[in-house]
Amino acid sequence: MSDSSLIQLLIRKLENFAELTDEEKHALHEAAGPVRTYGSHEDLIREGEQAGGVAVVLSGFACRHKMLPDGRRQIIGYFLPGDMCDARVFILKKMDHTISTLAPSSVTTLSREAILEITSRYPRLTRAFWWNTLVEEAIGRQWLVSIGQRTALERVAHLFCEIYVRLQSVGLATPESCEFPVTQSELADTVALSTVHVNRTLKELRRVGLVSMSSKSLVIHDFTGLRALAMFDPGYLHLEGEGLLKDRYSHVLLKTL
Amino acid sequence: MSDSSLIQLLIRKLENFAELTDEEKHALHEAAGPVRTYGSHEDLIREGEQAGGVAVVLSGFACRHKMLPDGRRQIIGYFLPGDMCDARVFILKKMDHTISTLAPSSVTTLSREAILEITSRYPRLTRAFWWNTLVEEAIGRQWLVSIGQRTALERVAHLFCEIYVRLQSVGLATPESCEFPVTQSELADTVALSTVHVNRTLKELRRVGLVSMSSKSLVIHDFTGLRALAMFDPGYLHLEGEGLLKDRYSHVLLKTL
DNA sequence: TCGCAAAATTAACATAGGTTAATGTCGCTC
DNA sequence: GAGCGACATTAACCTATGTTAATTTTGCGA
Repeated sequence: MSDSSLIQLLIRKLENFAELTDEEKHALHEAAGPVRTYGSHEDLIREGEQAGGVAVVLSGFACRHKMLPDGRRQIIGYFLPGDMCDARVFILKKMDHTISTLAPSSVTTLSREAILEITSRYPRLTRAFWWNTLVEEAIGRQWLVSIGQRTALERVAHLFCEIYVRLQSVGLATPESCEFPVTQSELADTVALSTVHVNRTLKELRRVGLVSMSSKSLVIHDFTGLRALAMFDPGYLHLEGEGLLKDRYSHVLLKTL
Repeated sequence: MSDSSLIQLLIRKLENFAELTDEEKHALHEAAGPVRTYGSHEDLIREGEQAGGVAVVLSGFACRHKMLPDGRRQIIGYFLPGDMCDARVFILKKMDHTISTLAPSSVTTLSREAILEITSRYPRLTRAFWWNTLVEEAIGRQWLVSIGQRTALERVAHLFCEIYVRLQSVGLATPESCEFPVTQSELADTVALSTVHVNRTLKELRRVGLVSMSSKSLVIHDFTGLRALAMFDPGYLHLEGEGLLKDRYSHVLLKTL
């Protein structure tokens, strides 16, 4: 795939909010730099660094995470293909967290200048970026609720629902499975449990026939049950879309949700 | 105070990011609707409703919170005076959480139209809104880290540091105290602990001489110790400012931090 | 100033999830 | 196709925090 076709995933995502003109799409294509590939567990940007631009994950899995001085670590968000790393933090002077790959990934970057240019010239595109930010924030709020209020089982189930639906929304899930190239110990840092307890929890989810996490992927045996257990309500992902995505993907979403 | 002087607190905040022209300030003044006052524990906007505009808290304390279907509740953010409720969610169709007062508060609203007008006409002001959003997000990330990784004691201490510094940055704290009109059970819903354990934790913080939470306010006995315990690094609040606030308030901040 | 209701405090007891420390398994590289 | 390192799994035990249920204190309207 060429670079310009790769950025399509991002455009798809943004069009969930607003239909974009050809000029706007063109501006996005122009903005994209070369594609870089990373291995597993490489840092894209580190805490304290200044973000030079906005990274867009084309394939693979990445995450934001923060560490306390004594080494405790919390993963605070996942980047799935099509996700934009920060139309945001690049405004601030320093990253307050690190972004790293979880699996081998390919990434392109929209330069700072390109973003400034775009946001000053295309108000609708700017609002689409903003919308994207808002959805990410909504996800963050859910994570806070999960970690604060849900039990271990509910928490893991909720995360699995979210990942599955997000991947589905960009066409990267089958009716009963999706990629999930995440280690149990990384999962532990995500849901704020110990590795051992994550293992127990996965065992239980398997035992009751809801999901199983095999090597690098998730097999969803009973999405309805999983959803109920997790009290997962996909509304916060705002995938019903005022834009194009509704027509393009809703059949997939509606089938499952 | 007149409405227009009340909105000053918001302008102060935004100027932390970028100096605003008189025209831009004027636009903000124009955008502000009438001031409404609320009692304790009233809802400003409820989950599921469409936000009509952006609320700005002029005085008092408010919070965002979400409830699970079975009643468990998580408070996901505080609004202190000068804080803007959502230059954000108003873009989306429905609120995914509720905003309520914690204490009697006065609030004004920037209408949807006014915000759209502003964001299409004043790119710098738009970026200032964006910056504000980013700081809020950074706060959210810290909360996630706190709830996920910090112990009860550290968690409460961290929250106290944050509130104190935020209030200080808008001139609403003395060298050793600030308002904190929050109930222990609301605090419990904030830091994801039980009421009983919050009580134990406060007792311990008092015992070791760091802070005490008396009725509706916080008395900081040893900020340095509190900071150390919480591993609080104020950088994420981005108060060093590229804008005006640096000059106006840094003496206060620098003294303590 | 009395009388409540809401909020804080405490004690006794219960448990979800953490810790430590083996052991087992899988996927590589040589 | 043996050997190594990363990852997963399990068991036994431990502790931070939750729960229940009084009891006390506080703030406040009549």
